[in-house]
Amino acid sequence: MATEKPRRASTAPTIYDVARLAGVNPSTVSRALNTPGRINARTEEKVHAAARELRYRSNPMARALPTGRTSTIGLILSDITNPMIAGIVRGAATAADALGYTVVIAESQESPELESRATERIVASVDGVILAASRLDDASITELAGEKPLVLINRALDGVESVIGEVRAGIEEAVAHLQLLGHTRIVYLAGPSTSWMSRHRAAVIQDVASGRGIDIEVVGPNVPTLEGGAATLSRLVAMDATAVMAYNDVMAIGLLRAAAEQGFDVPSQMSIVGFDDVFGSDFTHPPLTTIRMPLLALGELAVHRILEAVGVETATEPAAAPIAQLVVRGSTARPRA
Amino acid sequence: MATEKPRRASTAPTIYDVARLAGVNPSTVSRALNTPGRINARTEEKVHAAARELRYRSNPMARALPTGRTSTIGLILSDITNPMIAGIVRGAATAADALGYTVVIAESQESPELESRATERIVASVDGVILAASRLDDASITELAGEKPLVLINRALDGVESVIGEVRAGIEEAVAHLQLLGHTRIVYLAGPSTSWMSRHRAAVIQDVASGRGIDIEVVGPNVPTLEGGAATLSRLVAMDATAVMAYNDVMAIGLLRAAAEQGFDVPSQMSIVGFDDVFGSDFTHPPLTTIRMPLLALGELAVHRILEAVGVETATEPAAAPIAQLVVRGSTARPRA
DNA sequence: TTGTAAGCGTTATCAA
DNA sequence: TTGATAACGCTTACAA
Repeated sequence: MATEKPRRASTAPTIYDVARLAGVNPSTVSRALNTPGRINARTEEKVHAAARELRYRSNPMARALPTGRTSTIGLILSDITNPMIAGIVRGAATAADALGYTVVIAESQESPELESRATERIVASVDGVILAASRLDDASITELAGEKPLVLINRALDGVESVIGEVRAGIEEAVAHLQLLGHTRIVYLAGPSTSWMSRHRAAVIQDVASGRGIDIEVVGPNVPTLEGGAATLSRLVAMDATAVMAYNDVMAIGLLRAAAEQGFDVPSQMSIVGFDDVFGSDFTHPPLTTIRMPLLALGELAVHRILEAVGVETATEPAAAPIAQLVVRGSTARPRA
Repeated sequence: MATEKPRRASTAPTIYDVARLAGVNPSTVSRALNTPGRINARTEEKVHAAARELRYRSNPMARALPTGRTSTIGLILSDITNPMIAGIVRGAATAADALGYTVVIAESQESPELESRATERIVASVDGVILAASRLDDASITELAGEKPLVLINRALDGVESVIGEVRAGIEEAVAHLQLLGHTRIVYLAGPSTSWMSRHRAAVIQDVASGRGIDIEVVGPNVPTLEGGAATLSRLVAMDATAVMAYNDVMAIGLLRAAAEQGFDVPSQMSIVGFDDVFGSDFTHPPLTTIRMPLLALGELAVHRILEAVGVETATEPAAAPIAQLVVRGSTARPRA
């Protein structure tokens, strides 16, 4: 009686075990499990019974090898600390889950090098990649897009699929709101120079404002954090800014708090508008007026795009382009006469 | 000349391509790439050159098959919307990245069923699982821990590895602080009944308080969200509560804001203490006094524990148990006479 | 409808 | 030190 030396890595049951128990060939097990209905009903039931009994679960790695599919999507984030990212992650994770997919994440902490390294490592083991607020340069992204289905969130790039929150409507509302209050010039607080979305918002604000005879000045680039926002205060005061639109809520909140600390009153001395409507933007003092972005929808849409590219039936296609919307709260008011 | 029909899923180069170019056997390529130094220096260089030229990258799925290792860790979260989770995710992702590992996430949105499903799907394709603030029952967790290395964050369970923020010191500071201000009773606002950490905090608060002759009353369980916190206000007012410690910052902030809306003054009419020191807890009005938890360290520690179990050299072991600390801000004051 | 067998890209064992 | 070759667990032509 020769003692088998099992080389099995783990002890988990395989289709061979199921096949033996069900009295069929392993390939039949595979078929029964993957193409239900296209097989004799009785054998199919036998196989399922055996699988249940052994608590069989297929090995995703082994399956990925012949199929070339991992049922996994990579999500690369620049800063997980930014609450706006939570919406995107939840949207993506939920949509992926509903379609039998799993989300792999990596964070670049705003560093292009880290982002490049993380993406490089992840790309080989996923069916597609979502870059949220990527800080990578265009060339790297284009190259990456050649290897795997790739979707950009909040960034446009020729020849690369992208999902972008439609900001124009929100910006129009915001500029109109500010103008109605009596402001005649607006300062845009830019984000990082590597942020496409920051430049995009600047451009749209510029465009909308010039159509209304309002002056736009830009301050930046800035680090898109509380500190980055706070650091601009002195500059803004020197410019005698009466209304500020910040690249995102986090910066806007940073500025708001710096102002309060310096005894500078918001909104009477300076109106502030943010972007995103993140967790926390409504409990600053005063609460922040902001342009709400439909973050969840962005995440969902991105995974749907990936799966379309992969050829997975996504059934319920989410609605059209998520559209921004102004949320007026307490940080905007008429300028001091 | 027979035309090959390549069944190759993708077009990526394999060790066969590298081997051919370098003029060696595929197994030599594998060795050159994985056990550097334990091979002839010249062949090693030849192989590396060929690999570089072809831009070869190993296929993680193929590698996982014989080794049984995926270089991947699963991180299951209950609610990604809670900013406290950002710290854990960043800590975990960073530590994993530094050790050549990748983090796979899934969110349960506070639902035990969803959590169970997500974990089930993920467990087969990772080397270990981290459950952050798990809402699973003990039995399920114990069973899971039998299959794969598993680490619990902020939850203790016999026979299962866990990483827990040491709250006692922080709670002692908080209770002392409240007592010093003149409070003689404290209401604890419990989290969900499925939250081990909520029960743990209740027990420690109870213990610390009784040692100091302070009365503790518990209100809950509650949903650990802004709404959940806000919903407790009327009850607290009815109880004539002067000092409240909430299960977490999110609930504390919800309560704080509800109080403000009802014209109820914090801290003069009611002192509030939170837990976690999340993003946003310092810009409420008044800013929240809270017990800060070292979230980043928790995430790091958890992945280190997993990797130890897997047998990976983690080199720099992170410091000992992360310890909580009171951060006094504006939401606590002496009770009204 | 089911069985047979080849192949996915690695690693690991055994010789050479 | 290197080359052959058999796994790893699964899918998928091709035959039966």
